[in-house]
Formats: sequence, structure tokens, C-alpha cells
Amino acid sequence: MKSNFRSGCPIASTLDIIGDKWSLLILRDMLLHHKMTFKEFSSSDEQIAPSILSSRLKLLTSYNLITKQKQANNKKENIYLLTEKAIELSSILVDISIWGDKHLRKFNQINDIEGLDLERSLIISTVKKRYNSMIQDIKIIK
Amino acid sequence: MKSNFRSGCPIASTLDIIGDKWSLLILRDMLLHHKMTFKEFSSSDEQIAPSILSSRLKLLTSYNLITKQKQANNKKENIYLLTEKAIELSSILVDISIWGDKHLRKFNQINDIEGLDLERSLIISTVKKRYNSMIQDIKIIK
DNA sequence: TACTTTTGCTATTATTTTAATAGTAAAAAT
DNA sequence: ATTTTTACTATTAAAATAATAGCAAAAGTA
Repeated sequence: MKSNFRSGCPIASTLDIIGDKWSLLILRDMLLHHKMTFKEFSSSDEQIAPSILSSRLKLLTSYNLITKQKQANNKKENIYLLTEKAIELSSILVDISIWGDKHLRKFNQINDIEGLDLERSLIISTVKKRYNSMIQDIKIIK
Repeated sequence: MKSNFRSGCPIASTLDIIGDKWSLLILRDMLLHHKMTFKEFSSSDEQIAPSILSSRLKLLTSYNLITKQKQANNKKENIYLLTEKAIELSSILVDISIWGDKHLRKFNQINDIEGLDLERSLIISTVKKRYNSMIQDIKIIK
């Protein structure tokens, strides 16, 4: 499990946590697709291996970007949720999405994302609002 | 050299180009510290190995994020410059910097960055303006 | 109640990527 | 003419990731 930082640079330090090949895709699945369980993360197009998924979830948990809990009516499934700190990464994920959509079509076939043509700040606030309201629903079940 | 994309997701595709351990730090050095040469990139705090630096510069060049050229009065040094496409990543780098500055102080000693307390959009436009004006100066020498 | 399936992992080995370091050729400086 | 600098490449070691199998507990089904 990674734990050391390369330098005191805030950019380098952030990348030491979420700058690997998978972390931001897990956060994408949580924030944009409202995925919550190990199985759901495993089912993404990019095919993350279970051992890597497991170690990444642990790392993100250790930096308080996600929480792990069970619901009262289900002792099997673990529910992973984003903390406020991670929800604040929304703008970065949205900007990455906009940039890729705009610049990578000549190198790869890029999926069209609904609503990505709207204004940036509106996209971000909508994403956050939806995620937070989803969390509320979850907590009611609990 | 990496060349395949994991999926059609614009986020995953962007990360397939700049989502490794080093690319964004090279872009940081170029955009924020106005570094231009192999030697300057090698001298950063994070100590990138020359073989990795070399392969990353090639990859970024292949996706037209940077250009490589020599100046008329110096046949030895290669000058690497960001393209407009890469300059558009400024907002992402600034957001990463703001996020790290705000959230990682409890895990690592984070350097204070001058001006990071200013308004986000102002920081971004200033960063871009400074880089573009630096490029102008370079071209005059050429 | 017994059997099957699902979920959330861990373990293992292979493959790929990264790290560390030495070395080299051409240009520039002395 | 010799030394130093720059921009790398080459090599080997170490670490991370990929691929796959397997397993225990919970849940669903007969």
C-alpha cells in the first residue's frame, strides 16, 4: 500500500494518492454512475482486477476519500460512499471529461456523454447535487 | 510506448495519456515553472529517471501535447513547449493544486504556493497568460 | 434443511512498468 | 585539445499491475 509522498508539491502529493491508473476511474464510477459495491466497480468497461480494486479501495479509505459500511438489511454487501473531500474532486473529473471529449476524438472513439455540452459550472453543481441526494436515499434505508 | 485506450470513456482515455505517475508533473514544470529542457525536467524535486522522462516526452509529443525544437543559436539543447491543447489542461492542474493544498496537509507537509489563495479563474488565466508570453519571447530568439 | 449462487474479497503467478544507475555521442565551453 | 554539458540510451533491479483461481460468509432457492 502506497504511503509516501515524493515531495511537498500539492500537485505531486495529490497525484501520489489519486494519480495512478485506477483511482480516478473508481471515483468516476462512484460520483457519476453512483456505483457503491465491489461488484459494481468490477463490472466497468475498463476491467479492473479484483486485487487492484481491493488495494485501491483500502488506500482511498485510508485517506478519507471514501467510507465503507454495510446496510442494516444486508450483511453481505459493503457500501462504499464518497466523502465530502472526494466530492470536491468533481470539478477535476468534469474538466478531464470535457478535455478528453474535445481533444481525443482523433486518437480514440470517444463515447458521447449526455449533458457534457452544458456549462461547466452547471455540470459540476448538478453532479454534486445528484450524488448528495443519492446518499440521502441510502441513509434512509439504513 | 503506450498507445491503446481502455475504453471509450473520455475520462479513461484522458488518463490513458496523462494519468500516469509523471506526465502531469512534467506539464506542471512546463506550465508553472516554465521549464523547457531535458535537464530542467530532470532537476525537479521528484527525481524522475531519465529513461522515463525520455519515454514520457515522446508520448506527450505523439499526442501533440508538446513540441520539440531547437533554437538557432544552440544545436545541443532541445526546447520542449506546450501546445494550446496542453495549455488547456491548466484548469485541471490548478484545481489539483488547490485540492491538495486544502486537503493533504494532515498527511504531508505541503509547500505554500504563492497566489494560490486568489480566485480560481484568475489563477488560471494568469498562468495561461504568463506561459503564452514566455513562448513569445522564446520565438523571438529563434 | 440442503444446495446453489452471489458477493467480496485474498492468493498466486505472469507480465508490464518504473526505478536506479551507468554509459555514450555530439555540442559547447575552456 | 581537453573538459564539461546536454540529451539521451542501455541495462538490470524492483515494484506495480494483470490475469486467474479460489474461498468463506451471506443470501437465495428447492
